[in-house]
Amino acid sequence: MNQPPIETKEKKESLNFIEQIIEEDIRNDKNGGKVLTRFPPEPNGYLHIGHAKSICLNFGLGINYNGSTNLRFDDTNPAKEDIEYVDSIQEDVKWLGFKWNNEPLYASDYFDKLYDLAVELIKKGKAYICEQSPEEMAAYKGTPTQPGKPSPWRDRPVEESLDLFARMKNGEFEEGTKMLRAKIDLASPNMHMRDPIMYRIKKADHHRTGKKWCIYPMYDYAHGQSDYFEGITHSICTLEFEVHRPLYDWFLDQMVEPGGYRPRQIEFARLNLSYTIMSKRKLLRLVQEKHVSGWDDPRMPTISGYRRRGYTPESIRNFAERIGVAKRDNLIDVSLLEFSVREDLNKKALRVMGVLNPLKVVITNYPEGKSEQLDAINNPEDQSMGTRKVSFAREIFIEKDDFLEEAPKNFFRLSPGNEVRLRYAYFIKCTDVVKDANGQITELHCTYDPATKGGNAPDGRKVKGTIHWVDASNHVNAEVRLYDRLFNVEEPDEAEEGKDFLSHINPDSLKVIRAFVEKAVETGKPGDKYQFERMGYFCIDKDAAPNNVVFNRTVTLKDTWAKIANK
RNA sequence: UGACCUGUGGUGUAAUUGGCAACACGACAGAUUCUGACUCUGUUAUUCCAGGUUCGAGUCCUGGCAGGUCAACCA
Repeated sequence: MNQPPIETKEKKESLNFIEQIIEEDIRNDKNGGKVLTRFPPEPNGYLHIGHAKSICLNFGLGINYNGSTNLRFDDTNPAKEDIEYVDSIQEDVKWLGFKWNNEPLYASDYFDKLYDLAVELIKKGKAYICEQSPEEMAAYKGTPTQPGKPSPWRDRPVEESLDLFARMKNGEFEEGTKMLRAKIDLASPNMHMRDPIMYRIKKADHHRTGKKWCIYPMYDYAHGQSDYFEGITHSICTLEFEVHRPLYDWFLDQMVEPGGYRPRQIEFARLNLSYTIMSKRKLLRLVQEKHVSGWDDPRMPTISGYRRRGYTPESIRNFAERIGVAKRDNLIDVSLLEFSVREDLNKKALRVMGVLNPLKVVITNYPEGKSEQLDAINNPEDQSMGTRKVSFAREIFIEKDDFLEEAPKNFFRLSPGNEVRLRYAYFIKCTDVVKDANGQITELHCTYDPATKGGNAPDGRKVKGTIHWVDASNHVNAEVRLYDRLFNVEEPDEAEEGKDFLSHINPDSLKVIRAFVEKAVETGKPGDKYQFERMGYFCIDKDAAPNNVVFNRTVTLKDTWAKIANK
């Protein structure tokens, strides 16, 4: 319906299994050929990249099949849920570029309907009030290989259940003393069919309904019926709900008329990303135990974390498109995500020069006191982004790694006697290496060729290397936060006996440095994205202050030299 | 030892539904380059196993094997 235009890759020729199902449903005119999906987060944490996959899937289907998508908060457990999460989830979905139908919906909007429906089920003898303790119930439920036994309350009179259910609602009983159970099949090989709980007593304030309720519906009951109330056609969830599907269908069977409208649950494999964790519970621990600065710490796999890190919505959408959708367990290499950001930022980010690890260079034959404004291209991938001026003078800084006193033959950068180009400036040659008492290089003396202004030699001679630099007395001194992966193993969840995922935290995942960046960034605002040429993509963090620019490194550039040097 | 699901290059996803196993990422080699980036070219490597049906099987059948999920008053 009111979907915004989405930039994605060209229409692909092959369909994933969900699209195949949907196209077949449309061909069969199921549900009138309509497509209505939903994204149903529980507001008990921030959304992560795994949710992004689901969001792109659900909203993408809505868009591609001329349908639409509801945002529905699955808020049936007031003990864990919070308004902070409701807000962050909406912000994240919007940021990704998707628009849901009308206002956000809430399972709690249906509490009355759900209650009435439960009463009907009791009247039909399909549900009963059970008074077993959690331990008793577990014991009676059996195991996957052994059938369960009926609860002593299973065949209590309908009137009694009705009365008890009403009194539960009125708050007459304590938590854990009574529950409403569906009467299905204690012998089912599927544990979820062994008289699952529909309602439990919970005397907690709900973020929307306040103190109105002290009984709350369970997921299996609330979710499918909410789908039904909303007219959802395809209810897409992750694989672990596959065994819940018979129950989803059972509840539906109690209310739909044969041949009429009916939603359908389809399961796909959740995203697993190498070197990261995706469990909300564990992410919450990282936040609570302060291993990270918050849900939006740029090292977090949360959508807000990636946003702060400098990822773009397009890059995440393209990533979601690339990883595809299927039913087998997967472990996606983070390098694919990184490829997706680089690809997008390459087209969009303003180029700028920034020196992260400075080494002073004095150009001895350049006039003292002189300075020039040289032309630099803002983005070679997009000429429309124009040019800017960069300040040049006798003293500059270059990257420490760009000089080697004893250089191997395949080292194209600065070394004694080897001429290199200062990007957009001049060719220089190193004449002297100045060292301190410890033998550490403190500065370089170079000469420049005035004829090579702008970066080209009139005599046509070539240099192999081009390095970046900044004017020593005319630059921005910025804080730069260098991020690395949060965990140092591919699957942090796979911890050995007695340890947990925290034992795999990378102690060097954040390094804060001061760097010298050309003046052009001075006017940047939080969220602005740059490529520090030859170094990586950086964006201005929200912590930036007028006199203190703060950058987050989004991702490094691909570094072929580092690979060669390591050999 | 139950039920359900899943097995295709290093990773992920395809294969016109029984007809030459392809695309992306990675890796490797080269070209290009005022970013050792980007771009371009090339190379590498794949149908879990064993039978069967068929002119022909990744696809169908049988039997194995491997992995995942399920026994919260969580979602």
